[in-house]
Parts: sequence; C-alpha cells; structure tokens
Amino acid sequence: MARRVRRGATLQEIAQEAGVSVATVSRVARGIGQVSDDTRRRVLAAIDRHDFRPSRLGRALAERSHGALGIVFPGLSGPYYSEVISGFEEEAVHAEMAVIILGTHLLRESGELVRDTAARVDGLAVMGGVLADGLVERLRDRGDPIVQLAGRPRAGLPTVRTENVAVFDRLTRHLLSDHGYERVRFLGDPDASPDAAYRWQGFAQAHRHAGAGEPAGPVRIGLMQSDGYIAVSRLQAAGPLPRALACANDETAIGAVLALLDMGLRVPQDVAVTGFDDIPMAGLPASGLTTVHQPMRELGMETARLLLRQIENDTQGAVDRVLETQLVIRGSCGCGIPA
Amino acid sequence: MARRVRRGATLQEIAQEAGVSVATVSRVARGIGQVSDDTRRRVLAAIDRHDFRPSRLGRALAERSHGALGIVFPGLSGPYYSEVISGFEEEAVHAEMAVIILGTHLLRESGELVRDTAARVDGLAVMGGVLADGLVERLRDRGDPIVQLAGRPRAGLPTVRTENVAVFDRLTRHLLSDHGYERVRFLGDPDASPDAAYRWQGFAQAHRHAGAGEPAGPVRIGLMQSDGYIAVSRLQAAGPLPRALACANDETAIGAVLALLDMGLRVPQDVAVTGFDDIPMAGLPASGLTTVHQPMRELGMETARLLLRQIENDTQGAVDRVLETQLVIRGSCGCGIPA
DNA sequence: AGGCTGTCAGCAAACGTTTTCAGCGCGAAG
DNA sequence: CTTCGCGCTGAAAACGTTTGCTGACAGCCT
Repeated sequence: MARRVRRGATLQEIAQEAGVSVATVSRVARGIGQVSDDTRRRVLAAIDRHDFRPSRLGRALAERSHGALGIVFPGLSGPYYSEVISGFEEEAVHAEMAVIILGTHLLRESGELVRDTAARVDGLAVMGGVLADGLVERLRDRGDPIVQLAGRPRAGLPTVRTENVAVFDRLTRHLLSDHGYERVRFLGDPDASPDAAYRWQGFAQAHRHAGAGEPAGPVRIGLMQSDGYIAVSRLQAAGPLPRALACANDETAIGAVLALLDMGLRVPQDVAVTGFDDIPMAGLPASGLTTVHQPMRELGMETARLLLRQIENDTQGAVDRVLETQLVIRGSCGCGIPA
Repeated sequence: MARRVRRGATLQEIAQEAGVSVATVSRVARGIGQVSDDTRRRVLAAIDRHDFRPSRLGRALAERSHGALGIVFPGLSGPYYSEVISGFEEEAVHAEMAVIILGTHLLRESGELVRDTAARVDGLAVMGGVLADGLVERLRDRGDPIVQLAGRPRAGLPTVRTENVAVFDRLTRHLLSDHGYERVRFLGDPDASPDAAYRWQGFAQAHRHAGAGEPAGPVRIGLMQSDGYIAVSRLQAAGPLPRALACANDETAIGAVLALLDMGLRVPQDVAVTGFDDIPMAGLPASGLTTVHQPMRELGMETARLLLRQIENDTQGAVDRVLETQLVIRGSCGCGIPA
C-alpha cells in the first residue's frame, strides 16, 4: 500500500492558528464569500506562513468532482497524437481541469485500465477504434460523460472527427485523372482505425468514379515511418513498383520516400508519393510532400469543449462534428515536374 | 464548477440492501479480512446487482493516497518520450498506480501546472532541465517524493540517467580517428537539455583527446526530424558542408540524411551522419544509421521503481543511477564503404 | 461448568474539504 | 425604542471510504 501522501497543513490547523473557523479559512483560501479585511489579513498570514494548499483529496470528495479529463489513445508516439493532445490540454487547463492520458498500447488488458481511468476523471475522450466494442457503451450507460474522437459516429455518442472520404477521393483522383497514373497503391490498414478505413473508402470510391476499375488491395502496415520504409522495400522485392503510393499518413509517406531515394529512385519522377496530416516535416523534402491538411490541434480542442459541455449540462443530443480538411498539392505527386 | 461526478451506488446502499454494515461491504469488496461465506455471498450479490465500484474519491481520502504517479516532460512527441513513458507506465500499473503525464510544452506558465500535478499524485518524476531552477527543490522540501530522469545529478535528488559523455566521446573519436574525418560538426543544442549537454561535452572532449583542436561550435537545433533537415539546408547555403555530422538524436540524423539525399549527395560517401537513441527507424536506411543504443524503456522503468521505493519507505539516500549505453556501428559513419 | 481462543460483524472515528444555515452585532429606518 | 437588514462568522452536516476497537457467539480444553 502506498505511503501516506504529503502531510501538509490542514484547514483545521490554519483555522486554529488564525483564531477563526475552518469555514472562514476555506472562504479566504478561495477568495469567495464575505470576509472582513481584518480577518482576511490574519488568515492570509497564517496561510502563507505554512505554505498551505487545500488538499485535492478533501476538496475532490466534497465537490464530488475529480477536476480532471481523460483521453484514451492507442499510443502516443508521433506528431498527430502530440498535436491532438496538446489542443485537448489547452482547453482543459482553460477550464481548470487536469488531463489524464491513457495509452492503451493496443494491449489486451486495456479494458481494466480504461475502466480505472474512467473512475478518476469527470469525463472521457476516446479515440475511435481503440476500445473493444461495448466497453464505451457500458461506460456511457453508467453515466460517464464520453466523447468519441476520430471515430465512426454511433448512436448517442457525441463524436468529433475530420473529413476523410471526400478529400481522399479528391486526392486519389488527382493521381488517377490529373496525372494519369495507372497503378496507384494504398499504404495503410483500413482495419486499424476508422480514419484509415475512411481514407481507404475514399481511395476505392475514386477508382470507381474515375473509371479505373477496382483498386489493388491495401498494403496493410502501421503508421510509423519505419512501416512506410519497410513496405516499399517489400513491394520492390515482390515485383515492379506501383507508379504512385497513396499513404495513410505523412510519416509512412516519408518513410516511403526515404526508401525510394535509398534505392536510387526519384520522387515523383519514378514513383509519386502522397501523405495525410500535413505535419511540419511534410513541407521540407525537395519534392514537397503532397498531402491533406487536417486541423489536429482543433480536433483536440473541439473534443475537449464538447466533453466539458457534456459535463456541465448533463443532457447532450447526438453530435457528429466534422471538421474540414484541405488538399495540399506540393511536388511529390508529380506536379511541377515537366511531363 | 464541474457537474457532480457519476452518482453510482455507495457503500451505504449496498450495506443496507445486503443487511450488513458498511465495514463488511468494504471488506468484501476488497477481499480482505474475515467474512463468512454466507455473508460474502449476500454482499457480492448486492454488489454486482448494482455494478458497484468503491468511489476513488472516498477511498483516496481515507487512504491519504492518490494512487497515481506523475511524470513531467517537455513534450511528448517522438519515439524517445514514448518509450520512456511506456516503461514508466508498465512499472506503475504493476504497482496498481495510474500515471499522469504532464507535457510542459516549454511554456512559461508551466510552474503552476507542475505544482498542480504534484498535488494530485503520490510522487513525481521530472525530466532534467525542463523545470525552472528551484521549483524541484521546493517540491522536494515540501515532502513530495521526486525522482529526476535524465538530468544532471543534484544533491538530495535521486536521479536516473544514461551514460552520455564517454559513449559520445567514443563515437566522435570513431569519426575523427578511425575514419580520419577532419571537419565534424555537432547538431544539437547543449543548452536545451542535460543529455544534449553531456553529448556535446563528449564531442568536445574527443576532439581534445584526438588532438583535433577545438571543435567548431554546435549547430543549435531542436530534436525533431524537421530540425535536422533544416539544419543541413542552412549549412549548405552557408558554405561547404562538413565531412561528418554528429547529431544529438536519431530523428534529427534522419532529417539530415533526407536533406542530403534530396541534394543528390550520398551518405556516407559525401557526408557521414550519426545519431543517438537507436530508434526502430535507425536500422532501416540503406546506409544503416550509426548511433548509440540507449535503454529508453528501462530508463522509464527504473525511474518508476525508484519513485515507488521512495514513496514506500520515506527515507532515500542520494541515488545516481547511470544506465549503460552502447555504440552501434552501422554504415552511415562510413564503415563498410571501400575507402 | 468455567475459562480461553478464534471467528465474524458492527460502531464510530478518522480523512480534509465545501456549503448550508443560523446567529450575532450594529447601524439605519420606522 | 423596536425592528429590520446587512455584513460577518461559526457549527455542523455532508461527501464515501478505511480501519481500530469492541462485543457476541461458538467451540474446545481443562
């Protein structure tokens, strides 16, 4: 069992020392209610003589509130999570709430961890597709405020996400129609996350719209830079490379670019590559990564806002907030290269 | 003010329903103490009829323990933080403790945030160099268990870190002496973190030992991939490139490699590049990144263990635990290339 | 039968706050 | 001189647990 927490001064002690009641000290400490100047001075003196801070434990119990928001992610590596969390945090501290981050690391035992986290926060944001079906519903039915982030909208579950299908359709058609590439391949796993699924959906849809027939199946890989690198190596070993690679995110795209350069190939002359997210690195490579800009920070902020609102006034209708994304054409798709 | 937390069943209600006292329910719920089988069955029935879970708020107050550990980082992007945190978390859940992560984002107002976090955990791990001087001391003097992670050891502050100076010395001498490179440049900011400072120190020390005179000053950049890319672009614009680049971490090294490839240069034939950390991506590029392996996960785990021990039995002598690192020679330094 | 031991369960005190309610003193209004 | 209202303060009841102590009761040994 854990050792007792820091034993600082208590309301009692300060009260005794200042010759007032605990109620008065509480009022002074929080700067609310009516207290005469004279008393306030005495109490204040006692307070900072002991460097007194009200115990969060006591306060939390009395207020029946943890003063914290939770956010559940599959992991936390990479610019995407980092940005989303940062936005979420910003809104949280703005509301004087702490943030508890839970990276499930895709573990099997994550159920218990999530339950545990839910028990220490006033509301929970959950990334779509990371939790076993039913778990989220069970928490919501228990009365816990919950918001889904970047997930497939479900009945009675407020959701915040970004537009994926249409923009990936446009991106793919740019490759197919504008550039006339014939063999375009999708790098990413539609089963790994709702976002990836939507992107794959847009990819397939574009093929049909462009009259390009059924696309080749997705190359199922993770979302790290190394996954992109490895995918390209394998693809090359297996036969002639596609003319273009539409990657599920920027990191894998950059990994792919690196692999291609390593093979002595040129991007986009030999193989075109596109990404998704528009991370800081995307603008840098000589070719400039063609990608989709999505408001990651805003995504986090809006999620936090929705959650806070839900905590505040219980009732919350079904919400499905879809943030806009934007196609960013740079050079890696082939634009700017004399045909 | 936050809405009241989920209103689940309470010990009282369960007790009443099962016809026993709250003490008995508490005992059954936690599986401790002596309870007859008959009573236990009745209580258990009532418990899961209501899906009862003891309130963390009440429990925390009674036990005077938050059941949580805190960890303070400058940010949380990148494989390094991700791995360290993951190790830290593993030890924490093993001890049935939750983890609260605070990314200061290098903000000015972080002082208040840290104080706030310290007030909701039983112990705090702080990354070296991210907090204003004095703040850590103030917290420790207040009685909060604290462990420093990857920092410059200080009196009375248990510290866990990895070996940097000697290994960076060896790495640099490999470049200087074994390969005979004359102009080697350090990419990283010694003032940004203790680790970077130690690496720079090893870099400078190697120059003296190798009789190579004073090294050129560090190219002060951040730790992201894009920083490495940009640094190389600038360096090239400013004049002839160095023969080798010793980067403060793998991400900047890979950014540098990408920039060099983009310019049509070859690694290591034209410019050699080395990194630090040995992230998954390091082994992939054709040249194979020469780097230093450091046990990031173990670093996090050991930090958590030390913190837990400090929470358990108050007294804790000065500890300065230094984990071993290992030079990893791959191709990007020039090895394996016929001279 | 009387004492002893051991099992089981409840009472009540803590834990450190917030917040409601009532009371007190005092000046102003009637 | 009452009465009212107002500003200030304190007592005490929550909030939901854990845990030390006490007592009832049963079985067993002398």
